[in-house]
Amino acid sequence: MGRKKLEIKRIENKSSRQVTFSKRRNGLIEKARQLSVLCDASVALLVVSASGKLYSFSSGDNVLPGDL
DNA sequence: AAGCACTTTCTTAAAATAGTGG
DNA sequence: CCACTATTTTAAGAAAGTGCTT
Repeated sequence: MGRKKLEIKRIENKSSRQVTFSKRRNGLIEKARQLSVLCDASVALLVVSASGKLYSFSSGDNVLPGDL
């Protein structure tokens, strides 16, 4: 989006890759939250960064693997 | 003070999506 | 269902900010 059309491939520039990671991760988590609220769905999301940090979202009601 | 690793803010064009009507 | 479009939202790019370490 934004200024110009972006190919979906690894961003070579280290700092812009990091910036994109921060922004897209937040967007993804927000979308997961919206889907869970709008559609009354259970949603869980795990993101692990290149440096190994874990970011996650999960909607309130826990669902066991067997229930999926 | 300077370097590093991330995050945020702003502008704005790209992309997603909610309507509408075949 | 699919196609079109008007509206809304996302995120690129650039820059600045935050917090931690040396």
